[in-house]
Amino acid sequence: MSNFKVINNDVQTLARTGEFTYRNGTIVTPAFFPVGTQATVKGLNSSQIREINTQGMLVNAYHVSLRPGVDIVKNAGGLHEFMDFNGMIITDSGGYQIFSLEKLRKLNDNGVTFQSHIDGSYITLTPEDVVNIELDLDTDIVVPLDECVKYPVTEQEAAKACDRTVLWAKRSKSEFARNAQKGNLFMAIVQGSVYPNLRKDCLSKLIDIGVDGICIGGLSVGEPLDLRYNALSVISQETGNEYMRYFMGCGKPRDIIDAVSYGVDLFDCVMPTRWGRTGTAYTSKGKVVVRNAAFARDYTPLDEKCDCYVCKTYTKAYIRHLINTGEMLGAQLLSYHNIYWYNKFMSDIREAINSGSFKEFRDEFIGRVGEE
RNA sequence: GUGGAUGUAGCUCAGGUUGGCAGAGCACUUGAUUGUGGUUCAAGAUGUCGCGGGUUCAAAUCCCGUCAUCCACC
Repeated sequence: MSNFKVINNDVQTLARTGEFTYRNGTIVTPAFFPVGTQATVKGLNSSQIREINTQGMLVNAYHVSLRPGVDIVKNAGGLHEFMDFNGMIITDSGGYQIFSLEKLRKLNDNGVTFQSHIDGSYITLTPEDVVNIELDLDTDIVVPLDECVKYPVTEQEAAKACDRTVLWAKRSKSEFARNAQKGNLFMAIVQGSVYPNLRKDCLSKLIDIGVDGICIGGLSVGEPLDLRYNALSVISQETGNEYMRYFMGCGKPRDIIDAVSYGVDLFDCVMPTRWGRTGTAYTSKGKVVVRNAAFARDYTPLDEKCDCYVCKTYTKAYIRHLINTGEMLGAQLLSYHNIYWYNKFMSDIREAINSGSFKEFRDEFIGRVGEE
């Protein structure tokens, strides 16, 4: 029995709406999850996250295990209790840090050794360790350690990373099967860079292990878009209706809407909060770099078409002032607006798919906002 | 009043002896950022070198005068 159910398939593209059921509820897809690396969506408190209809978020097990430490979260009653968030929590394993902290880690088949960016100490993590950390954090979705490779990478190297990712997924699943007791789910990560045959092969091996959904890793790392969409097409074809497809790390609105049309159900990305912190709003007209001098005397909202608290309350001139003076409220307001905007965007996408007008919606959107 | 120091980009200051395209950091402007190190990176704009005169092919730099600010002593 699968926990994913397709509601509507788009006729002209691979887009689809669906429902994913987990122990505490159901999320409707396509959906976007903001990133809360250190058990917080930077700049937003839990009641704000709730009021803008955030269905879930991604927390990073590696970062949280460094600080505050697994025992502290466990003793608090798990991540949901600790941070007061009752939506779906997916924990990332540290696989991305194998890519992003390339200079601070060493790899072998047994696991990964990171040099802590906090105090320089060495931490070795096996796939089993990571699963147990995630279970101690009491995440809803356990994601196994994987090897995320950079782009470009040779097919040979990508194949090696695939093999290791599959090996680790197997070991992780065994550990998960032994220790998961609270209805947590397990999703594996497909690798294979831009090589369709590797993607296909990796995917079938992961499905054989037994998974509750498929995470798509190793994309959004600088690859050309046609190669990205080739890979997504293969993955969508191979997973069919049974598995939710989660494109990790993808998150510019234009990238999201394109990936939805290639069959992706779930996204996470730092973009809305990072843009928020660095002075950029995303709006119905695309990116608005509020930090720019052009907005110094602009007394209109970030987005005339947005109903969020920030747009109903504040002007660009004020928010620019906050950003330019380094006031924390500026980052908070922009992050709030951006996540609100993303949630509304996903809701509009679902509505378009359900009403059979997704392609028109997508084309209109792209025409309106351009490349970003 | 006497002696000394200082004056160069919005700010803090290099450069000055030994004359040779006007500099740095910060700030500012514009980009980038995709399973987050609140960062980081990249590019850019900015000048009456206090003012006036002199020497010189050439002066922020050397000489004379002058103004302003600061310090010390009266």
